[in-house]
Order: sequence, then C-alpha cells, then structure tokens
Amino acid sequence: MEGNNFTDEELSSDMEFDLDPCFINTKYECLRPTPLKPKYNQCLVELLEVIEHARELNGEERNALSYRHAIAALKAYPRNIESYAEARKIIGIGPKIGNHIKEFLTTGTIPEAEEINASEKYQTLDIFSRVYGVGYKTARKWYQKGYKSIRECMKDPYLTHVQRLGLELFDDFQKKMSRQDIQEILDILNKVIKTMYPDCMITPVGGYRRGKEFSGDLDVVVSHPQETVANNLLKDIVEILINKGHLKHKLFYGQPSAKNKKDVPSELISSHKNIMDNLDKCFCAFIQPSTRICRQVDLIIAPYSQYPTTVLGWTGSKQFERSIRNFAKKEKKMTFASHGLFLNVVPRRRVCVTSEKDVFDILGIPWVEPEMRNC
DNA sequence: AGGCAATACG
DNA sequence: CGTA
DNA sequence: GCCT
Repeated sequence: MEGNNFTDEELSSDMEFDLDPCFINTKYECLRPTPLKPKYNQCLVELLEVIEHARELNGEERNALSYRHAIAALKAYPRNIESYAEARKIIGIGPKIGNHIKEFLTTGTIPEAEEINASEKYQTLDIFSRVYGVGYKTARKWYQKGYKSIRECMKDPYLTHVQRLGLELFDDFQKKMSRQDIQEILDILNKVIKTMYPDCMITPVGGYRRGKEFSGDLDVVVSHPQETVANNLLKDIVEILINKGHLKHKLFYGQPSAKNKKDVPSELISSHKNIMDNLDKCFCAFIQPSTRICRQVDLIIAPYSQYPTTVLGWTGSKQFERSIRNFAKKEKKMTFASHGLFLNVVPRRRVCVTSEKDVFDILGIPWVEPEMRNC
C-alpha cells in the first residue's frame, strides 16, 4: 500500500465501480420500489428474462429464482449498469449472472439468451406452457411426444378436463386486454354484484392494479362487511353471471367446504372462530360483450376481516409476494399469506389488520405503491 | 449445507 | 404430483 | 444460482 497515496475521495470516486447511492441494495425486493417499465437496463433485463423462463421450462425453479432476484434488482436500479464490478456489488448478482452481464456490456447481447430464442424446442415449450392447465411438466411431455402445435395437442388422449378447456380457449386467452377492455368487464361485475349486494366491495387486483397497460387475465377480490352474507357470495355471484349469459366456463371453482381436517393439533391457528377461512375462488371464462372474446376472470371472495391481506396477496407481483412472505418469516418471525398475517410465537396468533398499509407498518416495510411492486 | 412463499384443488 |  |  505504501506509495499509493490515494485519498478516500479518489478511491471511492470511481463512479464506474460504485453502486448508485439511491439504490436500495437488498435481497428483499419488497423493500424498494420497482417500476413496471424501468428507464434503465431494459435490454439486459429482457435477455435475462429469456434465460429465466428457459430455466423454468426446464424445471430448474431455484435457478430461475436466482435470475428473478437479479432481474428485479436491475429493474429497480436507477441508472444503466456500466461495469462488471458495478453489477457484482448488487445483492443477487453473483459470478454466473455477473458474467452474462459482462458479455452483454462488451457484445450488446447474451449468447445463451440468443441460443434460447433461436431454439425451436424453447419456442414450442413456451407456447405449450401458456395453455391454462399446463405447466412445464406437461409442456415437456407434449414436446417429447412430438407435438408441434396447439392443434396437435388437442388430439392427445390423456387431456385433463381443464387442459381441454385451456386448449379450446387458447386463442382467446392469448389476446391481451387493454385497460379499457378490463374496465368494461369491471363495470358489468360492479353492476351485477351490487344490484344483489349493495354493500359489496369489489377491488381489481393483479397486473391491472400494478398499472399494466395490457393484461392476460383479470383478478377481482370481492368482500362484504357482513360475514354471514359473505357466506354464499361466490355461489350467488357465479349463478347470476351464468344466468345473465356472461360466464361461459368455470375453469376452477373452489368453495370453503367446512373441512379443516387433518392432524390439526386443534384449536390453535386463530384466536377467532375463523378456521374455515379458506378463500373461495372461481376462475372463469367471461364473455366480453363488445368483442365476444372469452376473457379469463378470476373471482376471489374474502371474509371482510381478511380483505386487506387478500388484496395485498393478489396484487403481486409474484416476486413481490414471495419477497414479503420471506421477509415476514426471516426478519419478523411472522407469516404472511392472503388469508392473514400471523405472529409465530407459541400459540400462533393472528395479527388483526384493517388496511393494506397496516401490513406494511406491522412488518416494518416502507409503503410501496401497487404500481411499484413490479419486481 | 440449507434455504429459497404459501396453500388448495383435482 | 402438477397447477394456479 | 445466490445468500447466509
């Protein structure tokens, strides 16, 4: 070190190697805002997302998760990454992904991502996995059987009921909804549901609430101040939507059957009587009047007391949800789920919340607008 | 070396 | 177990 | 694949 009379200033003023001070460098994505459309690192993020998706299709979930962490950080980063050293300082970017970034900085692309994009196999797996009811296992099975198109998959003799529906509705479900399309459906839901239950609360969640310009589906959380009324909510709503000709199919219909069976060491879980607090939901194919296109609409019913956590839990993004759950468990000895916030002490205790912000406050997470939860 | 979100349905 |  |  002798002879090197660098001042602190000089040592740390290599902007190239310093993280932007505005960036919140954390492994918990929920602790910082992540915009839907970042101003920086867009191209890099797109390429890394290609690799991430390929890992998922390959069944390498943990590997894919690592890419997701890195991508989330880059989306939140307030300027373009300019060096390998800079990238490596970001929590979540290790040697492998760091090398991809180095390649990108010198060549303008990532070879592995280019190979994946050019691969017929991945193009096909990608299509198959977009079918409702089909994950990477089924997609790969179909690919191995030699299927090349959705049409060929429809001839498969082992389709589940849901997969058959997913294939039949594939073309419609592929069509993205504009915010106006979604508003049209929301207007109908509001009118139909409030005519029957004037006090019903109806909140659109999912990507729409996060500000997405186009959505593949619409998620809606419905609740009612009177728990007794809320009991038949889903059944009544689905029934009336069918009667009015809006619903074409039920893709998934789960009810809160009072079966809290299993080894339950009993009474625990909640201090209240809400053990049968399964959320009920109906994923359905909804015919949009103006276009006659079948839209995937997910109706989620929440007991009034769980309304805030359900809205938070269904707003996403997927990574934001994983992050907030992870943070709650690791840093606060709590469990967060759509059906509530719990303190993991001896008798596991439900923590009452009256708003979405309550959850952030209790967990000690700075408020993040829905539009900034796009990690 | 262990963990990576959580949970219900078919 | 596979999917959402 | 990355963090602890």
